[in-house]
Amino acid sequence: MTDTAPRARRSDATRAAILRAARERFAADGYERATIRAIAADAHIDPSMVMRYYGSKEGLFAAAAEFDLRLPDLAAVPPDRLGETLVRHFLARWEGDETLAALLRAASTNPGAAERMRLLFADQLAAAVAGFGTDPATTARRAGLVASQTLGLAFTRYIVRLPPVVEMTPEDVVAWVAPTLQRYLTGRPA
Amino acid sequence: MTDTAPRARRSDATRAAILRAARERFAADGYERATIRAIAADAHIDPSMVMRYYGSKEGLFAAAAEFDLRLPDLAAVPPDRLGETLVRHFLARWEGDETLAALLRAASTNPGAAERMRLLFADQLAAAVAGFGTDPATTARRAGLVASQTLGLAFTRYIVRLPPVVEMTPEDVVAWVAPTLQRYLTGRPA
DNA sequence: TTTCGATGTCAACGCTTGTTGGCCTACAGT
DNA sequence: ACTGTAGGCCAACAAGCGTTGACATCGAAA
Repeated sequence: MTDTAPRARRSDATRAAILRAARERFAADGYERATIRAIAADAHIDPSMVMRYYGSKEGLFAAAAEFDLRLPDLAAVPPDRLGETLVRHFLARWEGDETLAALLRAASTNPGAAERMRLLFADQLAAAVAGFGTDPATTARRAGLVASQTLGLAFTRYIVRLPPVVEMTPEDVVAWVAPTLQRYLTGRPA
Repeated sequence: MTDTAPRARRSDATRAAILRAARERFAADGYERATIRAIAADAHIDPSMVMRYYGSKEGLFAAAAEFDLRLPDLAAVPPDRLGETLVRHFLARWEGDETLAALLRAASTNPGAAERMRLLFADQLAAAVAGFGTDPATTARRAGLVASQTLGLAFTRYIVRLPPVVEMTPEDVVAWVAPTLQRYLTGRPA
């Protein structure tokens, strides 16, 4: 067995604290307004430690924005429940982990974060969509449409916080948005 | 007649050049990365002129992000064409004027820009939705849902530039997204 | 107990930012 | 021709940024 990170280092707690603070700040302020100094203060350490462990601000963001959508296997979902399943999953994922919010905020202004977002949805979402056996020629487009509604929901609900979108309960969101995703996934190609 | 700005000043050309450059930079880079110096260089004037005419960076942004969605009167649109009409209008508006892109990018990180975005959609979009005579109790929510899909489309197509969304022709977009907006506008409340 | 790398602090660097005030210039009104 | 004012430029400021290297301290191996 090739141990890449064999035994626990004494600094693991610090590294984790930095990462947690970084995610919070990036999610709340975006890439440029989140300063290394503020993140270090939140983590109760010196700014230079951030540099030592993550090399640079870009490196820190790359580590903090590491994310797995953990999409379920759509082949195991009843075909007429695909939309509902996806909305519920996304809602839970957005609200349970601020990493996605950090990535979304940063993607607006930081080219690297935008690239990361592209990879996230191109790889993970498109792969999941391909998984339930749709026509390969339309898979990417269907995934893109799902991304447009999903990210738009996140943007209005968690970033801009449009009141009517914020006030919807999770069930409201599912009731309205699930049919949209369902059609994007299984509807006729345009 | 009360002339607020009676005769043309000699500096009007400069003011306009600054505003044009500001919109470009804000649209391309977002609020924090768009520097006054860069904007001034684009407009071929001194950074201090920006301050003289717009007071501060915030003031410049406020002036540059002034925007009218110019939504059509939805009461004059055939009820089953509401979705299509809106998608076409938004597509044209997004691609013909980079102000909206500037506002969208900035809204991710700048609280003032987010507030501006809220007002834009709360006032202009909700008013248009109310205009075709839906139940007042559901108007705000319907407008919010339309905003979620519309902004999501813009975000994926113009900001993050997800390839499958970018590659869609305007007609593709209309064919897929119009039914979504149509349901948000006229579908049963959830 | 000595040693040595890992962990952490401190002070400073070079740079960019928004912003300011002083100065020059050109033009319109007299 | 004279003058006042608006338009414009230049140089500089203070603040904040990411980043760096020198120095202290701890903890485990020898």
